[in-house]
Amino acid sequence: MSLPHAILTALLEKPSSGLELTRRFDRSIGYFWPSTHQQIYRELGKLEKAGHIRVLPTAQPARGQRKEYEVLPAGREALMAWVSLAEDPRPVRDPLLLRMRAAAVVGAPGLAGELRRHLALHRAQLAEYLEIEERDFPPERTAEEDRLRRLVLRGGIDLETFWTGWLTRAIDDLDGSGS
Amino acid sequence: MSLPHAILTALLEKPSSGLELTRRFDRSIGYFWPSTHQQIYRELGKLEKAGHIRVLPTAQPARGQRKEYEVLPAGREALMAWVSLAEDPRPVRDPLLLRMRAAAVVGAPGLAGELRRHLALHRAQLAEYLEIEERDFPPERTAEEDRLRRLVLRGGIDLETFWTGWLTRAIDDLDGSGS
DNA sequence: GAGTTCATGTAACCCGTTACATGATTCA
DNA sequence: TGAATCATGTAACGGGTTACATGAACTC
Repeated sequence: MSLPHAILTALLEKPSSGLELTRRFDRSIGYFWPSTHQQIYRELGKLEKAGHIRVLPTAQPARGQRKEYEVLPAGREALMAWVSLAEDPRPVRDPLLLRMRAAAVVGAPGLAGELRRHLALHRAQLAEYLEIEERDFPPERTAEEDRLRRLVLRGGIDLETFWTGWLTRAIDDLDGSGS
Repeated sequence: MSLPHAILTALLEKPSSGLELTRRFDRSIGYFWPSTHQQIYRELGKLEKAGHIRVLPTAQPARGQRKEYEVLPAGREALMAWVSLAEDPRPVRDPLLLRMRAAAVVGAPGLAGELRRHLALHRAQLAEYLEIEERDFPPERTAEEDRLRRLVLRGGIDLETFWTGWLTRAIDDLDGSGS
């Protein structure tokens, strides 16, 4: 039930077409709720049928023709209701931890290399987040209304910091002994 | 493609029936790859058909009758192959971060309360992990072969530590100002 | 007018979730 | 014998993934 609300949020920030939404996802909301254009089109259809969004009248609807959507009052209300729900954190599902556990049983040739590869990926993601922070949230003055957005970004930064820290220690630990 | 390998790992550690597997998942592998009995039965069926596991001949197969499975050589090989694959980390998908982002747009009544609720849940999970660490990996001597298992648990501990830290700071930040 | 890019879709599959069904065993 | 519990399933649904289809606009 998260994707439609992610889309409503993005459309409230700025009315957009499907493809435009897809691209905006890739560089903001998609960092913690990724989505493809197929899924977004599917969901836009559902949201329109539910009366939560509508096509801006300026653009004529035709195949291959740009369609810009905006949020209707009902959509905004649905989003507000969702925000104030109590919803438990999703269970963790991480294949790397699973593979380490399997390696404990059947052996681990090349596992340290894989950990190093993941470390590089997480470092790159961390660097990307830090760049965004520097660009969008300079220390001197951050608008009151951006407080929540900055906290979300901080979540991403802290999460990648956890990964780089844990992976570094894991690699050291594996190198420090056999295997 | 992770669940079948999680099952193979668990069955290599100890041959089990479907329900027994489900219970063992709940207190070990399920911490980072949860699963229900329905999914596990479905997957056991596929694994058997693929020739990766088999029913132990001692138990006769009948509805409502216990069926114990063990891993065949082909299953072990499939697991080893999977462990040494290069597989990128899964994209993050977190509804709480999404809801904070939405709250930045439509307002956040009660969001701080929800953050406190999540903080309590993550603290409880962290405490559970620390208990397991104390029980299964006492500092004096940890067997060489348990190094990987301890690293996996450390991953869980560090992850929950990240959440509790971030949530604590987020709550402070929200309390320290309006909203 | 042919190829490339922009843009909107369709279809099929897999896996996780939820609800329900049914047979065997134990025990009050 | 009836209820509770153990154990193995079936069925339906929804969302995420992948592959493919098709129309419109621009560009050489």
